[in-house]
Amino acid sequence: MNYWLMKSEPEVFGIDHLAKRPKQTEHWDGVRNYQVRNMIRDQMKPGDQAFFYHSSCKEPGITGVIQIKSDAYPDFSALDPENEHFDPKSSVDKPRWYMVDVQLVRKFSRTIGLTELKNIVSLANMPVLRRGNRLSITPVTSLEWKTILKLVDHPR
DNA sequence: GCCAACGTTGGC
DNA sequence: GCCAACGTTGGC
Repeated sequence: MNYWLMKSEPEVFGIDHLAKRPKQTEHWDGVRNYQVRNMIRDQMKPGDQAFFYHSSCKEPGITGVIQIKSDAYPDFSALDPENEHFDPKSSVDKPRWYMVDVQLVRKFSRTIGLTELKNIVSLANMPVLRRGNRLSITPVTSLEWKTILKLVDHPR
């Protein structure tokens, strides 16, 4: 079982949106980066867990935990000309982009802010903390996972 | 709104 | 296959 960090803009789709979906489950569409697609398609498995990270907002940071609920399947938003993530190079026969279903596990009592994360030495290798990181999904080690969960239980 | 970082595109 | 130009992400 793997751990991940998944970024989303809360104005577009935040953890509170997910909380209101039926079964608190939604498909994670719109990934249009090959590295991220490959991780989704080849490495993500049902039962994996991920941090839900809010980006491009007032308080960027980790807001909760979600769980992967499906294997990867073709991202149908790429096939819809009306969709802002439409990709004419994708097709039903040769889907270029993939997605998974995710379900909310828990929303944290507070957001663990980017600044706070940056201050923790043992998290320094997390891609999300590096400037210029462009991947909307990145792997998290089990050590990083534990370290971050402790921050929720023991706020500073 | 600025700008660093990096992915993508397209001419050659 | 190179690489300049351009586009996007995302923190600040």
